Amino acid sequence: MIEIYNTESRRKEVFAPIDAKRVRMYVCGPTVYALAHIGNARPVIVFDALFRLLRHHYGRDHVFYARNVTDVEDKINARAKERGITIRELTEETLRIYREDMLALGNLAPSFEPRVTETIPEIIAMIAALIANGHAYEAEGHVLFSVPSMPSYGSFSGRSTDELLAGARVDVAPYKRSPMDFVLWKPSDAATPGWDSPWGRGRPGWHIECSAMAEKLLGDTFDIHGGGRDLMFPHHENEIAQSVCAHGGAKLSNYWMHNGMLQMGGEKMAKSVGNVVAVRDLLAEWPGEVIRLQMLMTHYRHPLDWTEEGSRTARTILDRWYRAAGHAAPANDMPAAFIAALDDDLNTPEAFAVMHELAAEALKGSTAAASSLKAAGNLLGLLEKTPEEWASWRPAKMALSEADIIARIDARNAARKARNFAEADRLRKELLDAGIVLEDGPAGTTWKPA
RNA sequence: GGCCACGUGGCGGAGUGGUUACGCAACGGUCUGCAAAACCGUGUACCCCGGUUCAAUUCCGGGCGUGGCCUCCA
Repeated sequence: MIEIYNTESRRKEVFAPIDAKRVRMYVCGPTVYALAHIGNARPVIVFDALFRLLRHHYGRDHVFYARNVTDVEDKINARAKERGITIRELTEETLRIYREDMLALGNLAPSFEPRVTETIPEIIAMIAALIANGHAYEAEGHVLFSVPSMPSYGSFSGRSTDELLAGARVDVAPYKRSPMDFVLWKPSDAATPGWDSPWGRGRPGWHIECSAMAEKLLGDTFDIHGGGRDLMFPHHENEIAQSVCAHGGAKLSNYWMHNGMLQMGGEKMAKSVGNVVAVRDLLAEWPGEVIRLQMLMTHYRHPLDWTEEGSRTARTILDRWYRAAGHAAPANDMPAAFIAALDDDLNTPEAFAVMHELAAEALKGSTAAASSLKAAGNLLGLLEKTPEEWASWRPAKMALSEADIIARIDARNAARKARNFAEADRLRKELLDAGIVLEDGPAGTTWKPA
């Protein structure tokens, strides 16, 4: 039995899918105009872990996970112009890198990766439906959602419409009936991507794409909707408004989950703050699995300050787990305590405590524990390599070439054989200064990045 | 300013109305030419002030601090 903290009710609730044969989850995906930063990766990793847990419980053919790709957006247009490439070139390149990066972090591909450019007819149909039932109106080539037409607007993110009116800090477009109204469709000039619509050539506003893609793939009401906390308002509030009003009041999602913000030096990591670290850059310095474990070592709802020390800790843990798991085949049965931890609102830190216990038993010789450890890790997308593959990971930049290192190791071993330990230690030190740690084992000397 | 989270040992990080979380780091020991790994052992904690209670880190109130949102944001 899974319990999920539902942001909407602000309580932990027992998870009961609408249809256990078709469990459905939607997560807000990337706008493809720039490299994904590590903060962008948090929801991907967190909800991938949930996806895997759901598949464990309901069967892999019974869980459907949609994560959209927003490939129509004004920032994309601006960036493409800046770089002197076409919008298509920019979105294709960015999406390709995004997929590579997310794969390197151990994420499964979602069941569906809908793109806005492939969902335009559904978006137009949804907007038309909103106009038809009085929740939207056309004004000067724009179509706007009429916030006052939905009395419950604001209840999801916990704000009153009075407060929103008072706090309105943007210039209110003259064609808006209410300052809170938001854009569903906006006109495009000849240089901007656009599609023909009943309201002229234009493009969708920010929020409608998620409503339309979710409807298309998962139906009017589905089980879980996820995303970053910062999306609660306005994005999710508006998504709810659009979908609920287009669907005659049907609920959009039964459970809402929001991951906490990733921080860097105590501040939210965001492009607007300028403190972003690209996933791509981190992957040059650390195995993707290290980043994945580091991400999951903190409960998904809490803020997470991204530090190098955290990466080091995660790597040390994985070194130990890989040693402990060895070549064991994953057990068929999952450790109960491990699953129980994950079932409790995806309590990954507690699940890792169980893995630590298993690792200790495995290192004392329990092959059953090794198998359980492997199975548990695999469930979360960890420990999927062989120990050899794990040990052979190399950072993109090293002070010494592989050949230089080998030459020094050979020289050191010759010195050791001659019992010239002063020289052997000098070579060890020299390599350590270059960021290389040597380990003398029964099978010879191996090395790894410090 | 409004709304909402959070505040645990050197660091990371769960959890609980009364009993060791766990990990990393540190220290001592076994082992090792050295180092690493492994194993054994050691230490340090629940922001402040009230309240409820036999008992609060855990519940309630206030304060302080940090973070998020308030139409760019994962």
